[in-house]
Amino acid sequence: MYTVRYTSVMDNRGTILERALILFSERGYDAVGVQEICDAAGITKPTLYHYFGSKRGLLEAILEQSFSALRNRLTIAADYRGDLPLTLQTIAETYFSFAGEFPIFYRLQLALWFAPQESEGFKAVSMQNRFQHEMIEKVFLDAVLQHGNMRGRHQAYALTFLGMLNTYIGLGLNGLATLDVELARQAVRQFQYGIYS
Amino acid sequence: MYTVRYTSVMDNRGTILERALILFSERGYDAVGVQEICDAAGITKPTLYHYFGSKRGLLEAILEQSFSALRNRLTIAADYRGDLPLTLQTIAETYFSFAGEFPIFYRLQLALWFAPQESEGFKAVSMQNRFQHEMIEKVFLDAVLQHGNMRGRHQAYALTFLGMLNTYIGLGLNGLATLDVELARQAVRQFQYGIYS
DNA sequence: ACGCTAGTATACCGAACGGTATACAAATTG
DNA sequence: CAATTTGTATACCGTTCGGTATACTAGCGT
Repeated sequence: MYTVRYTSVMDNRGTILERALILFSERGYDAVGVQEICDAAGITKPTLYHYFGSKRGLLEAILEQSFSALRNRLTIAADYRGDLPLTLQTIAETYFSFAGEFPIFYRLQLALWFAPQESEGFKAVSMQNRFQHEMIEKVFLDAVLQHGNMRGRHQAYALTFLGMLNTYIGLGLNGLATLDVELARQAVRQFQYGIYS
Repeated sequence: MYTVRYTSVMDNRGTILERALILFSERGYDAVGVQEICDAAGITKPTLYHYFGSKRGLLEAILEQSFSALRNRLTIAADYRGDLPLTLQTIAETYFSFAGEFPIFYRLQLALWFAPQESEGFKAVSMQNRFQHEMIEKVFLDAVLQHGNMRGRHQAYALTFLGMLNTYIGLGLNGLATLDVELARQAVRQFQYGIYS
């Protein structure tokens, strides 16, 4: 016998994470105060500081929670098995479906991605982004065997590919495109055309 | 005989604009306080409020100053004369050279472009961006005569094209690409391939 | 010389900022 | 049951926030 803890499905810690994500995504990390987050979560400041230590710690916890889910999916998707176009297609579909499932988080991560380099938000997210970069770079490095020397451009390729995906995701989040398999195919074709030509 | 006013080439108003642009670009609009801007410009708060009325007014003055220069160049570049690829090429080159000339400003405008939709910065920049969108949309609308019906996708095309340019500009601002005519050609080819296929 | 306007500084406002010392209550553990 | 740990609230810290009332000064036209 064990006690079912109903509070565990949405305890104070989870509520704080949830509400802070929404507020940060809507108005930005710097523009949202700690007190406002506490009011939205129905708790007081010492509770927030008990769980996260600082405002920055709260942001990092939010990012870690969502990025770990993205990492798990990408690790599977980016496993290069000798077919670069297919691998890119899988990666693109993974990003699209993830952004579609968690639009609020993806909006926040897009804003932080382009945030000023000395801002708190950029520093917090850049650690998480490094994993994505390296994983996609690795795909291009592995593909060298098939596609010949990339003249050390794998870093630029990875960023261009991600930039293109994010462009389409931005379109999708604003209702101007549907983030489906077909759009992923288009993005991959478009990217490859720019690279190989 | 007239008095040479050395201060007129960099009076207090200009100094404030210059320093605030740098600070906003480095750390973000919300993270920089008015007092910090005043210290950096060597003036006091009433002086800043004399010229700009509010922090938001200062941001809008910064944006207006730089965007008006971009508008002037784009108005010439986006004058559609029956050749869509050539027009897109000219627009791309215009953006690339502008971003290369004013990297600090372009970093700020990129950050604001992707900022949360309810943030002060996004609202301030979206008014300026509307002009760019409409101008590029107009290019695609004019091109319907040559390229057939675009099924009402001109808005998505404009945003995709701009997104692609911004992806490459981001690469260039981080030293991973050279924003030259050849890269502009590549961006245009890449964009067109995604569209017409 | 005079009054007017533009520009600037001193000193200050109430509110909100991020963060914390202390106390207490509830649950867990010996 | 007693002791300890975990979670939470009241009340407060010093600092900074965006913004301003007031006064002084320099340059100007008349």
